[in-house]
Order: sequence, then structure tokens, then C-alpha cells
Amino acid sequence: MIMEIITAVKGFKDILPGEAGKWQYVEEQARKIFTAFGCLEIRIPILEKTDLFARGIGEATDIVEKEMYTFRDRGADLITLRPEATASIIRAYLEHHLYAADPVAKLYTIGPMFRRERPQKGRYRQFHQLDVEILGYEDARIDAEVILMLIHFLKSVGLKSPQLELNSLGCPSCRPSFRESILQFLQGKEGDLCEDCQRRISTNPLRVFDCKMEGCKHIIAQAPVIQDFLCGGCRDHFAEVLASLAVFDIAYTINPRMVRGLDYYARTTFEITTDFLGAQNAIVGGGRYDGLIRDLGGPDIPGIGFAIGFERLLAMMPADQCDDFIKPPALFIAALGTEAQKFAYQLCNRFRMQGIPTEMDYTAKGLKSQMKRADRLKCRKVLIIGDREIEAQQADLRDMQTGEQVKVTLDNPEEWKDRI
RNA sequence: GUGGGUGUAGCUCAGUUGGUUAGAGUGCCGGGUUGUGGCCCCGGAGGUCGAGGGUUCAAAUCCCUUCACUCACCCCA
Repeated sequence: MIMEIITAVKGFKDILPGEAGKWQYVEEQARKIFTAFGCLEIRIPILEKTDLFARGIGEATDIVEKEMYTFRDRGADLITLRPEATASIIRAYLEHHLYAADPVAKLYTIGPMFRRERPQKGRYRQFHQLDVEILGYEDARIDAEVILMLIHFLKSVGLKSPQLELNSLGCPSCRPSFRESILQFLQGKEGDLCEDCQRRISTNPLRVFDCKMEGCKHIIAQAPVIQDFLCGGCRDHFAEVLASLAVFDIAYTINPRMVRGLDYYARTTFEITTDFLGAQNAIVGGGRYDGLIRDLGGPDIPGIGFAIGFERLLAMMPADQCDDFIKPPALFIAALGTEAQKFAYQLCNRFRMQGIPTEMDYTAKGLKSQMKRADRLKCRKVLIIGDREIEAQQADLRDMQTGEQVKVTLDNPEEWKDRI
């Protein structure tokens, strides 16, 4: 009987050793930079109660409506594989009363998210995000600071020209009047809108701005823009964000038609896109969510954050940034014969315990094939031991780049281990 | 959820109007070098041609069904 190999679930990808080094590099870079900006790591569960996302992200969003992995936990609560990190971070912040000791919390997390969409380039059902959330500051300088950190990070991993788009979505005191005027504007034009947008009029009219259908884009081009409806507070706030960005010469374009797919955003929102990546061109999305913590049952504390699409970021990193993440072993021990193998086995593991990455071959093959393996592993040096060498307590240490060989003593490896 | 494209060796791909034993490059194993990698030369292993059905004397090739992958719509990071 032929056994069929079990494959991974659709949209779920393996990160193979060849690419894992790249992941580690980007993660390290992120930790370094986020830490310098005062962020602390938080690790949160992958499963949450479904209500958290329904309340946090918004019932009418696509994510909640049709993309979540939701199931019943053995007949108990409805639980969901997290589709994003913000709601979970705020849940943890509230659950552990982090705001009691200090309302300000600057947090980051790195991990997998899950959305059941049709996979394509730059879009997987399990994907990873680098997520930063700054809670407790309303100051517009924080908005700019977050963006500064983000762009600094993106450039540090080799991203050539991140394009920053900005908008302000207003707040609960000014958005209703904007919403009203949009509804008025769309009145009578329903017939010219696509099916989805007709539905959006009743669910979330702002999302019509996001539509990519030519007909809808044409109509929306003449629609009123949020900027004209911002209240004094929001207008000042946005102006100060721009002024603070100017301090660091951060280039941006204001996109008054940019709205976001999650309901909780207010005031500053931003997106970073690139044209390298096909249709899925957004690598970062973020913004301010001043009402969210309260909506989730907490005190009225403001917040701002962003999420970077890890896979998309990696896909855009220049090739020369992606090489050489695999560190080859420093030493290969080629051992011929029983005695030499015995000796090699000991020495190999002794070196490893001293932190020297060392490899050997256990199949008793000829020297030629062991050399070949050493070469394939890209080892810098090879120690060649046979019965002759055991007898003489001296072996050849070969430099694989220059081909030079020197005699080293076997009874005292400490003498030459620094030369590996 | 809706469209398009592609499935042949581990990988990248050829394969003519249907025709005999399905190929190349690369990788892997071995040899040329009795104990020295890379370059070169020689040899070897490796394929139910995605799966199922149909047409035919004959199917990788034509038809149908199905599955997988992929790109795009949509949505978003």
C-alpha cells in the first residue's frame, strides 16, 4: 500500500533552515531598535475568546465577518485564532492592570496571526507580524515618534524607499458629521456603485473609499474628504504630527482617502507601501485608537500602534541583505578508522561545549567524501585524523580557503583551538 | 467566495502532427586520486508524466472529471 505524505494545511508555510536565518536577523534588528525606543516585549496567547475580536476589531469588518478561525472549545466558549495582536495586547494590559502602576506602556510582540483568506503572493493564512502598541500617550509627538522608529527599522533591514501615507480619521466628535455628508453624497448614486459598496453604505460607508473598482473610485474622487470635517482638536493634533515628522525629515504623502479595515482607528492612521510586491503592497498598517481601551471595558486611555507584515517585509529585502545568515561550522573533523573516530567523537563534542561549532562524519566513509561534506558545510578548517595521526599524536589542520595544512598536537587541543 | 495559469526525476525545465525503452541541466552516490574538498572526466541511483475515467492498435501528448499549487479579484500586514 502506498502511504500518501501528509502535507501542510493550505496557506500555512514552513520556514526552512535556509530562510530562518533571515527571520532571526530581522527579529534581532527589531528587538534592538524597539528596545532603544523604550518598548518592552510582551508575549500573548494565540487563542482568545471570540468576543475580544468581535468587540475590538468590529463586527462588520471583513476580518471578523469571514476571515477568522473560530471554533468551539469542546463545547465551551467560542474561541478564535488571533487575526491581529492589538486586541490581545490591550486585553493583557487590562487583565493585569498594567495601567495601575503606570498608564504608559510601550509594548511590542512578534508572532503568527491567522486569517482564512485565499492565499496568494504576500498573503498566507498563517502569517507573522511585528506589532508595536504605545498606550497612554495622546501627544501627537508620539505619533511621529512611532513612525520614526518604524521607518528607521525598515531602513535598517535594507528597505530602500518605504512610502509613507498618512491620514486622520477624526474622532467620535467629528466623524459622525463626515459620515453624514458621505451618506448624503452617495445618495442617489447607489446604482453606480459595485455590489460590495452598496452593502457598505449601510454597514460602514467610509470603506467605500477603499474600493478599487474603477466605477467606485471615479465616484469617490468627488466625495467630501475627512480633512474638511475635522474638529479643532483633531486638526491641531494632525498638524502637530506633520510638524513633528518634519523634525526628522520624514517624507510622507497625505492620502485623504485612506481608511483602514479595522474599526478601532481614530485620528492618525498610516500605511507603508511598496511597488515591489505585486497586489499585496502594504507592508505596514497602523494608527491611533484612542477609544479602544475604553470600548474593551477599561479606562479611557489613548493608544497608537502598527503591525508589520513579516513575510512581506522579507520578500522586499534586497538580495544582498539576505545572504550569509547561516553560520557554517568552524571546524570539521575528518576521522579515518576506529581509533580516530573514537577520538574525533570526543573532541568534536568537547569543542561544541566550548562554543566552537564543530561537525564530523559518523558513517566511516573515505577521506574524500568527508572532505566533500566539510566543503559543502562551508567549514573554515578541517582536522584530518587517521591511525597514523593517533599514533604520532599529531594531525593536519587544513585551511579550506587557502589549502594550507599545519601540524597540530592531539594531546593538547587547547594549544591550537584559537586558530580555528 | 469568484476568475486565470501551471502540474513530467530531490530542484529548474525540454518532450515535434498521438508512435517503440520519457530526456537535459543541476543536486545526490561512486570512480578517475591505496588518506585531501572546490575545477575537469567517467559511471550509477532516482519517474505509477498530479489522480481517476474515456477515445485509440497506440496517450506525458486528445476529451471529461477531480485534486494540488500559483497569480489575480476581494481584503489586508
